[in-house]
Amino acid sequence: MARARLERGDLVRRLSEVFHARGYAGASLADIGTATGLGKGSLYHAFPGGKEEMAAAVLADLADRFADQVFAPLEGGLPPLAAIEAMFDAVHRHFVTDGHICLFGALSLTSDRTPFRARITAHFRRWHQALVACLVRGGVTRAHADGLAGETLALIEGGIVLYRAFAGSAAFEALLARQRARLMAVLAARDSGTAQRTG
Amino acid sequence: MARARLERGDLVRRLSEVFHARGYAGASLADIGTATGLGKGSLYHAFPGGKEEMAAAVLADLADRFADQVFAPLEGGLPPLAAIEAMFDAVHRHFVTDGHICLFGALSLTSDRTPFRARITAHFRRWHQALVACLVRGGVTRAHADGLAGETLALIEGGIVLYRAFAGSAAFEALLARQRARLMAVLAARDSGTAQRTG
DNA sequence: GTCTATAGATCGATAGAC
DNA sequence: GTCTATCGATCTATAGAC
Repeated sequence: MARARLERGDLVRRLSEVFHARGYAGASLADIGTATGLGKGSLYHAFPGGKEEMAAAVLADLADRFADQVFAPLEGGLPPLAAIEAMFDAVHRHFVTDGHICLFGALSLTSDRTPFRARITAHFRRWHQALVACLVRGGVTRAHADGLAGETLALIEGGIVLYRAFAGSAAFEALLARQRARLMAVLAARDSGTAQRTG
Repeated sequence: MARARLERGDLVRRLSEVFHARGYAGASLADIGTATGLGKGSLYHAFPGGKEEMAAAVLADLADRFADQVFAPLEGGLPPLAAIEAMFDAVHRHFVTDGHICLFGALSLTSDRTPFRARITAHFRRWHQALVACLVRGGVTRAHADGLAGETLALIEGGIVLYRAFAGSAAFEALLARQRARLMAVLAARDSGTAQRTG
């Protein structure tokens, strides 16, 4: 029982890079074969459902990563302030250090009738709800938290658009730092009983 | 000399909708033919360069619209405060009322080696610079204006991602209103000599 | 589990009648 | 300026040898 030359995780990572670079429709099996070093036979052995199953595996992997590193802390694993910091650390690590992109965001903009629509909606909804819940735990009113959470998600997703448009992470990193400080300030203000001023 | 059944402008609009719904790679000439009601012969008569020229026409149309409705006011046609309001009005009209999407943003996320990379970069760079210049004219420091402009662009682009992910414009419109108020407040503060507090 | 060969459909693009 | 017919290439997916 020889070991696969490519671990499943590495394989999914390669797939992620291809779908990122070419888009779902633009990524051909020939492209995928080149990027993974596998022939079509091997690819279909690993993913009998073909390209759609490959993309689904990438999204599932992405969802797992977010569940562990982002949602879990926000949803109760950590005090609000620490959870927010963990979220921004994870986002920075994921998109800048590891060089990933947000395949959910990319698929959201393109492809009206993608088979992944439900997953996309669920991803952002869960992220939004987790962030709102965390801020509310930190003493922010629900309405205010709702606005801040939407703003934070939009800044991150839009930041990735600019990241790629400008071919550099400087603007994206500045946006992350800026929003991180803003949320910290809101939580600190609530903590010390000061009236909220932001938003 | 019979009139074309579809004006060039209407044709480009239809093309825009197809590329929006399917993405560039995902939009086949069969899709485009269905959406426009034209056969391939007619399409190639109008766009000898094929699909790439069709997409280029959509981007050119989009660029023209932005030049008129967004960049011109920001770049000097109006007082800063009025220009910012004009920008948000145009953005709301374009993305909500007219139901367009930001094809620049969609193409930016997907397709690494798209032939449109330079246009995409130029679009966002010009928008960013125009907004910075406008804020500086309003008395904001360049560093502060730079941050605010990046934040504004990211919120708009990310807002469109959420707009589509959530299948509703409510969150997007809230983001627009929120950022509009923030920029207004910054300009008003500069106007009255108050120290800036946002960002 | 990997490969090659290939099926069957669809792709972008062209030619030529009207 | 629109259509139909069709080309060659490429696509996803399968079959079967090793």
